[in-house]
Amino acid sequence: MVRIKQIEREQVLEQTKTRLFQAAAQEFARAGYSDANINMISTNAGFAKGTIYNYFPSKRALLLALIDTSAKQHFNFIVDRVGVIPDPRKRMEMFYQAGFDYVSQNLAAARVMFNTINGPDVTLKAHIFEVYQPLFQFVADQILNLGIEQGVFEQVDTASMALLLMTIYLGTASQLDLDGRPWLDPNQIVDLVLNGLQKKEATSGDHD
Amino acid sequence: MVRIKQIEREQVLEQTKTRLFQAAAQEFARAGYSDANINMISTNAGFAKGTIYNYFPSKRALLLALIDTSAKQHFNFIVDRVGVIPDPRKRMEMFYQAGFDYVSQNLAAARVMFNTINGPDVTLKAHIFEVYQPLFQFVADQILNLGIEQGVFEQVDTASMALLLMTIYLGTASQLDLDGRPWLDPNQIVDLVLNGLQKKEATSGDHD
Amino acid sequence: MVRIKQIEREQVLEQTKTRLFQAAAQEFARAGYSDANINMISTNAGFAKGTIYNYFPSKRALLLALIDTSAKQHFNFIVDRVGVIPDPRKRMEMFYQAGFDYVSQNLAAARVMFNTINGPDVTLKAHIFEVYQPLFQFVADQILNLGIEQGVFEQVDTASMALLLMTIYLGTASQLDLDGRPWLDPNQIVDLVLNGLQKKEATSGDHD
Amino acid sequence: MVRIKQIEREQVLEQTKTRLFQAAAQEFARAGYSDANINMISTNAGFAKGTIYNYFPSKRALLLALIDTSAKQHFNFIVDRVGVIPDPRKRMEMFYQAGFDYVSQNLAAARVMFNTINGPDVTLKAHIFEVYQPLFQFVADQILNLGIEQGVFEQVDTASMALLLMTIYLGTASQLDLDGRPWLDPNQIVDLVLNGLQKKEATSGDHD
DNA sequence: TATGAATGAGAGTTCATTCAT
DNA sequence: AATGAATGAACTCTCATTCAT
Repeated sequence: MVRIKQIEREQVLEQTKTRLFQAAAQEFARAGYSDANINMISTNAGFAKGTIYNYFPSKRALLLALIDTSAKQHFNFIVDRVGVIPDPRKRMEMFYQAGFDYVSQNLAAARVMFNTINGPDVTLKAHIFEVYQPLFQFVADQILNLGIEQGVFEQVDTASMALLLMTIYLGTASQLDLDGRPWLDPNQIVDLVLNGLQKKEATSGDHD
Repeated sequence: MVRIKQIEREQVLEQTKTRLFQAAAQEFARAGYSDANINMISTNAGFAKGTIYNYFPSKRALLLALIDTSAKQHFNFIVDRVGVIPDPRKRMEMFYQAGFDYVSQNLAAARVMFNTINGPDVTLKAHIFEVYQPLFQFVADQILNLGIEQGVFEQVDTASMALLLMTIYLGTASQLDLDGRPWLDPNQIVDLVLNGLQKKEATSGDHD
Repeated sequence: MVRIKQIEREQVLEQTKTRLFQAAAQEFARAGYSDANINMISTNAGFAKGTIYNYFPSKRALLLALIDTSAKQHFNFIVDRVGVIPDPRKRMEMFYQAGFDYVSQNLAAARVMFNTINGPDVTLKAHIFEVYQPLFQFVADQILNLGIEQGVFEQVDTASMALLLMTIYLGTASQLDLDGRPWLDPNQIVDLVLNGLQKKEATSGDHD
Repeated sequence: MVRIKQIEREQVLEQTKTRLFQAAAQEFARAGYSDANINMISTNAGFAKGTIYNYFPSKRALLLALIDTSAKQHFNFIVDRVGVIPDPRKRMEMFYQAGFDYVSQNLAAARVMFNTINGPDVTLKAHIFEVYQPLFQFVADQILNLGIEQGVFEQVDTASMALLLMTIYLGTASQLDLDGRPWLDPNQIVDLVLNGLQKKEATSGDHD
């Protein structure tokens, strides 16, 4: 009985945190970190203004926790969809498609991430790169390297190419109109990228 | 005589504005719009905090003026270098190289632009796209279309492809380390993009 | 049976209050009344923040109860040691020695008292003087008056001199270094005071 | 002309600081450091709440500046009156009298000093002792040592005795009723102290 | 009796902007 | 045109207290 109550309480706490994260994502997305209003986050989450500090010691800690949580979801969302596909080219295609899907399904969280990664605070930016390391690795190993091994992608340095592909993803997926619809077509990006990576037969395609 | 004084006065005014823009770029780049400190801008520009309001009616107006000025310089910098080259593929190469060069030579202004375009304020974001229209047009007409006409680029929709290429430029060129050095190699981007755009001979390059 | 349980319960309650007083003394001594943290007191006493309100209706009530308890202990500590000595001069000596000993053995509680008596809250200050009345009386009657009756102290107004001697005690004993060691030597104080009170033989000791 | 305006402006600034110090002294005396209300200080000084931060970077900095200023005035007040007197015993008498006079003429500042020196913040306490060093030195050199050299005071360690006499001064002068009148008579203190310090003729004054 | 999540008034501090000089 | 003292709204964060469990 006591055990059950304990578990129930923890569940309620978890739910409360989730509500907080949602409200925080909305507010950080709306206004950016500096102009985000802690009071408004609390209120939108259904609390009094002080309550937020029972969960996070500061506005910044809240943002960091939100980023960490979002990054994990982002990673899982993409990997779950990409990982089940055998063909490396299709994997690449799915990487961008799933990525764009994640953004449209998690608009607020995605916007917070995009804002933060391009914002002026270098510490936050570094933090984001840290938590996105697994996704970098995944692109390098499970997409690029797979394709190179199978001879469908050119021999490229997987690390730097993964960085470029991720940057293209982040740069393109972050361009949204007011309703959160992307300006760019993921298929177009995929075309460009797959053409760019495609293994040339015997001919040399140098441009210099 | 009066005429000369008039001209002198205007020159001083211009110089003052330039100093203001430099200081503003530094500060906006350092801290972002919200956390930028008007007082610090004034001081770094070499005068008292109130003086700034003799030149711009508000912090926001200063930012907008800075963006407009920077965008023109950005445009000229790139077009001056790209426009003199005949070959479309070389033009594309120079577009990215000049773009990266502009960033490293105008770090603060470039950072302000990157921060703003990815920041939460949609009005500012829209403003940036407005002032960058000429560059969009230039990429579409003077690089892409030129290459298509000459048969070196695939038949693509120049408008949407220009948007994609610009987005890739903005996304990649904005990734800088603390010292302002880019993380990504423009040559690698150029390779990918030129491969991606390259006209396929007779074969079909479908991936579906 | 019921009786025994009743007694047990009261003992537990007493122990809990003692733990609370210790934690409260530490915290009030560390930070002063205003900055003392009720939550920290609860935690250090070994229970949750709300529990404290089952024992005391407010932070202030806790401080007052602590002061009352401490004052009684302070009084008993001194009187137990002074009362058994017959000679008035030795009594005076023991008063300061025991007083300093009490401070070093009850650092936290003593500090709370010193802070409060010198603090800005006049109500609290008045309360302290009230609870220290017995000690004032003791100094006046059982030390000063005894010495006057035995002809070893000058004829002085016992009430005002007791106030002065107590003030000197409070003023000197409250000066402690960070480790709680007194800066001043009680013997030096005793010397000064005993010399000062000493009955002059036949000569007149006027100073004007 | 410009020079004069410059001077005028500095005078106004000085006056403003003085007003601020007065208001701050009142408020710190009323409520102690922690409960002192910055807003109330500003208002009582005749400002809006933010203005105070044009003069001092924080509440604490304001307190420290106030203490420094007060300590200098306190020192000058006493030294001006004591220094002109030749006789060491009269000097001692004047030390306590002038000290008590200073308190009644500068109630708020004195209260702030007393509260702070006995308050829980050890850093502040240390700061006070630092700024009161000159007065310690004065008592040791210009009162005690003078008396010893002239053979009117017992041979005592001037440093520790000065500390004791200062502590007695601070302890006794800080006991004021609500209207700021001292509870203790400085003459009584002087009597005790002078008797205590008086050189014994040929007899031995041991008490052990 | 014990718990600790929730409350919300209130604190110190910041800073874009104003305006008399 | 230049100054910088003054303004005050708005912000983040603290914490004594309450109360449902």
